[in-house]
Amino acid sequence: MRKGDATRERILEIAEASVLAKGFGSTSIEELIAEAGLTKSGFFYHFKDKNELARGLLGRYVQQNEKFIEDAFGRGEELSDDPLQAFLIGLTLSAEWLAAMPSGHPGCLVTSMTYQDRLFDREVRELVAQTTQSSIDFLRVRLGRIAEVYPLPPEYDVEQLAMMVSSVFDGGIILAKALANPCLLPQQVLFLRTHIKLVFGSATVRPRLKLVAA
Amino acid sequence: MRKGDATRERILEIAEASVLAKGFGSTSIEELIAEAGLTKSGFFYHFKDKNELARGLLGRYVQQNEKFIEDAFGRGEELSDDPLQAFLIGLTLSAEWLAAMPSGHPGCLVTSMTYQDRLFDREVRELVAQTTQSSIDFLRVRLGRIAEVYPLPPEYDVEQLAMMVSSVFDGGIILAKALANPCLLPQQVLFLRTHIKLVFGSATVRPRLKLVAA
DNA sequence: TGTACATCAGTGAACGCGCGTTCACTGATGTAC
DNA sequence: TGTACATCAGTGAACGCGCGTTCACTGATGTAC
Repeated sequence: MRKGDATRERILEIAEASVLAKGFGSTSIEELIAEAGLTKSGFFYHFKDKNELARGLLGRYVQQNEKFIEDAFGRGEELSDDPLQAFLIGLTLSAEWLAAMPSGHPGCLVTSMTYQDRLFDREVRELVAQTTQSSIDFLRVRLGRIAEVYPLPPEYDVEQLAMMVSSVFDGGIILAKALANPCLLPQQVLFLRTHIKLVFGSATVRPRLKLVAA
Repeated sequence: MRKGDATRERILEIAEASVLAKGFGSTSIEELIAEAGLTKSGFFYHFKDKNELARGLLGRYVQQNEKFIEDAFGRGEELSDDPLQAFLIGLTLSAEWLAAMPSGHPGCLVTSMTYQDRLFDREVRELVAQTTQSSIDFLRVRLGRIAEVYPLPPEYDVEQLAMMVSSVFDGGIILAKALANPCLLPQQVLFLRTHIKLVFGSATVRPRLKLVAA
């Protein structure tokens, strides 16, 4: 690791907190450097302009978020071969880890950026869209595997269900922030867990055997 | 209606669109008056400072939103005495009206403000919290009435369910915005409808008779 | 090991612009008597 | 109906500050020979 990487990381960390509290437009470079303890030209050495800060922020957030999700759901898949059980374990772990965050989940940068997209250039906007799509894809794949074993009720759609799961995370973060009650997010995730169990448990009574398509 | 009220309304309308696209902090008064066609002092005649614009924006949004929700779910209650049917009709109407919006739902101002709360004074922040709480209360009451007739599965909680419904709306708006596909929101609302039917239909087979507590 | 050069990680000063806010003023409309 | 006054819905000019960005420069570290 280069020496400057630590500075860059410090800037990104400070910037993320500010963006989630005030929005990207109201996060001033002046304020960031004051907190990070360097000069303005020091900042511009690391980021050629403000849009590059946005790219850096998003990249960092996506990486951390992917790690979180893969840790939780990957662990679930380690612990159970049954895709439903694996997914439920993933949700439980997510809820536990979210509950363990001292002041709650800090906020979703993708949501924040979605609500300020006119501030960014096309590259950043496309990155926001890709990130959103890839979370849904991740969930769709898992839910699809479950649906092969535990058939869904007929009017259900795996893609819509994936979006609903994603919405409960994003919506839970908003609720917890708006009502200043960090518990609400993990509670919602656990509630979602109950829900998923119900959805896949309602079509037939106990479909424990894998159904193989003819 | 006073003459100035039309101007005030025009300012608020322009400001809302800008806030939802760029955030409150990056919405400049200069830009609003350019579009509204009046001078800066004209703006300050209507709003004594920028935080009063925020209050005005939120007040207007809350009013419109309440009207939307009460129109949809109130109509549901007119059309059916059964609280579940009434709620399902409310969801269907919501989905239809959302689908009819030419460029989709413009965005939730409460979400936007939640993600920029350090920009506002305490009064505005409390208004944001109250608004969020009152949507949940609205849903909790309706879902509670349903739960008296169609018992919920034992591990379900009406309050958590109300929050989940609220999350699906907020999350659906984000998804539609992020993926630039306005259809996603009404689809999610209809999917939620399917879901609610499943939840209240799973405890017993056909509980058509009202259960009266001993 | 010494020297030459390149890259890294910044500093310091200056820039022009747009921002929110204030203030003194004004013409049109409404109200009292 | 006329006059006096008050309120409404703004205008125009000025303010100081902070913003993002640029540019020429620099001392420390790394690399080649």
